[in-house]
Amino acid sequence: MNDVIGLLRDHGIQPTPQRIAVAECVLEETSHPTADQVWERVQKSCPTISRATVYNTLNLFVEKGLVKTQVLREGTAVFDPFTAAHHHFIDEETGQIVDIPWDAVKVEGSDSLEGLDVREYQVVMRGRRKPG
Amino acid sequence: MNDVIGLLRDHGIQPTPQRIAVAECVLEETSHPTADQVWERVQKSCPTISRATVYNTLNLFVEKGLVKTQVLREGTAVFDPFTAAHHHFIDEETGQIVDIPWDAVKVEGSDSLEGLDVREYQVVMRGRRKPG
DNA sequence: GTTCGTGCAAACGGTTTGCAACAAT
DNA sequence: ATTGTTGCAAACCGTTTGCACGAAC
Repeated sequence: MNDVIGLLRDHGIQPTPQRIAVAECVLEETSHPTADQVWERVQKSCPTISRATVYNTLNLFVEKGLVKTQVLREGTAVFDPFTAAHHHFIDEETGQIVDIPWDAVKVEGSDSLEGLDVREYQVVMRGRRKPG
Repeated sequence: MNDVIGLLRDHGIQPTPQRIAVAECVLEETSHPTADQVWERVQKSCPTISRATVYNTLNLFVEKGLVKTQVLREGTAVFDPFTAAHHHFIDEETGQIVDIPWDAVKVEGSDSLEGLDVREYQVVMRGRRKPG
């Protein structure tokens, strides 16, 4: 899409075909892919792309504020295009990550912790998705 | 200490010298070491211990419920002897992890999320430690 | 003598880096 | 010509695994 190109430009990123392909993949709101998953998906539309380019591109996106990394799984980081503050739910069985809107959960007391200046926080929940 | 040996036995773990050394290190409440940091520290009292033994021992401790792993840093897991539910604060500058007592922060709404059965949760806070 | 624990080295998976080729301006 | 981008392969780091040695019951 053209708005992907515009979005890259807005963040000071030169829109090359590889970067557009990575952006299109990682900007799907719901997916929370790992870098390797992005590589697998992007290969379909851009078969010559290398792992290094995917990793470097994702790091560039993080640097430029286009996406955020979330440390939610062991061993690997996931990328999240939803850069506004929100919470996360992790399915213990499948590892699937679900975004939880900021207002769905209320947190009190984080601003009155002795000796700590809390600048951001999130609630990390674990459990199971209910069938249905 | 003798109570370390007893604690290992209570968890069904045979107390060998290596395991006692690892336990003494990882049971220091405040430190949240990575596996490699445990290895470095344990070497001082037990110079012949191998990385593999440290890693295997820590995994055994997790399996037996003596410690928990926390996925808070990128690239590596940390071990936490404080197995009861609690929250975490991460210093953005130093990466230092601070335990926050369960009651210091109140969370509301996690039990009424549509389609999700939340079995555990924690608040992950990031910011700076205040000087003084 | 069988079981369990250890140490070494090699393998592993995810990520990064060095470098040469290649656009694009 | 200079600057920035890509692809490859090798390096890298944290972790796991295979296997042979050694200790304990």
